[in-house]
Amino acid sequence: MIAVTATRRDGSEPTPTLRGRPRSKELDTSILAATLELASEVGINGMSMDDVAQRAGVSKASIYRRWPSKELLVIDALRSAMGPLDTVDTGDVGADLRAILGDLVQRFSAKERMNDILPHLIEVSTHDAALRAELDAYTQLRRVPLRASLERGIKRGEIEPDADLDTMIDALLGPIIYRRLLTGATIDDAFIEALMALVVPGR
Amino acid sequence: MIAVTATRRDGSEPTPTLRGRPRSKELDTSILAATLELASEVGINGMSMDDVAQRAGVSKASIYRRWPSKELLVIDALRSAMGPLDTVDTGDVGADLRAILGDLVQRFSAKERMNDILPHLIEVSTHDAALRAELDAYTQLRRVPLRASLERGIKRGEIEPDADLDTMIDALLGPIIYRRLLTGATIDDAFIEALMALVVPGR
DNA sequence: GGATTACGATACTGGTCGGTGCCGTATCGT
DNA sequence: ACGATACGGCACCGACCAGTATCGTAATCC
Repeated sequence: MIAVTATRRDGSEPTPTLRGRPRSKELDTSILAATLELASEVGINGMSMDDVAQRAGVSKASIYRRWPSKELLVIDALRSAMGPLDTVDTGDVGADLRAILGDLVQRFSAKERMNDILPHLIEVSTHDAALRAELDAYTQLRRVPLRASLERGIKRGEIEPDADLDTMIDALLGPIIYRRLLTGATIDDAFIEALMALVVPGR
Repeated sequence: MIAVTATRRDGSEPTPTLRGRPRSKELDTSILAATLELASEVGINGMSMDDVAQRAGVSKASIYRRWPSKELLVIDALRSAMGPLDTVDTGDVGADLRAILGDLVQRFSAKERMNDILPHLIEVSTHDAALRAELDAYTQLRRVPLRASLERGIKRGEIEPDADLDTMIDALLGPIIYRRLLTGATIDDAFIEALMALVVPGR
């Protein structure tokens, strides 16, 4: 959370203000939710702060009371949508990958927001370092469980010890992202199976 | 070319105006070139028509004399950058793919404009049908030579006749686009070799 | 009750941008 | 020479937008 908080001269955390009317926690969540919705619908640049305020049922002042700029609001919204993924460890590489990639397929069909924001985030990242960092975080978030499963597979002897894990992950995630962003072709379990047959044959 | 030309009531092509000063062909090319440059540098939305005029060394009026809107100018500029690719037919699938993908790698390192525009084009395509069509054209343009080579490979018995060519192409281009747009990892010949080892083992 | 802060509503500022209009000048065909 | 069109330069319009300011009201603590 990057919400606005006063900072004392000595750098100590100020005791969160006790006097006066407290900030509504519901507004926090509704503002973040509205930001994610609009960002997925019309893009980060395409949405105005007035739009966000209206969608959240909130006045613009209430937004700027919490975040100093649109960019920082978007960053917080993205982070709120990037929860850590469930760790998967079935004891079998094939089952792991099927579970991880199958979950990704589910998220595509479920119209998960982060997925719809991706094309907009990629674009903004080309000229905004802070948002580029968020995109990198998301990218790594998706890679970590795959890498963990493949490393366990090496330990168990299911994967050759000198396998290039990065390339294997690229070969699994790359075609999925490619279909999502470029071709628009359907991404289903059959496609996942076809990819696995290429990358981890026999599993 | 979508340049502005009057259309007669009966729909016949008007004889290109003979009277008066003729339009400079150099301005056409410099405007298109400036559009591509700026689109790759600051994005399609990030560039203003004043920017294009200045970069092209041209007045804004000269742009609007040729194109009725920014969108149509961008479309023409994209088409001017999407020349047909050289057809590759070495008689061997492995050599074909290496040539085609190697050329793609060259274009990446050569800072080819179309490549730098890609993230911006993907974003705009989410809310602009006309530009979406241009992106689709580019996507197919990249797939065609790969498909042709693989089909020849089937005829020669180098590829199994029931191979899923679309998925194979996805598996080759997907990881490349993925690295370009998401991870930022280097895309070199070694990476191409690794992908080919997965998709067309032994070739 | 009084001080303090949050809230909605609204207006406003300053800047940007797509697109138009006008001017004086340049370049063509006749 | 003359009519017609292109050209650069520039001012301009209308819309949009991030961010600020103000005001009356509501909620909380002391």
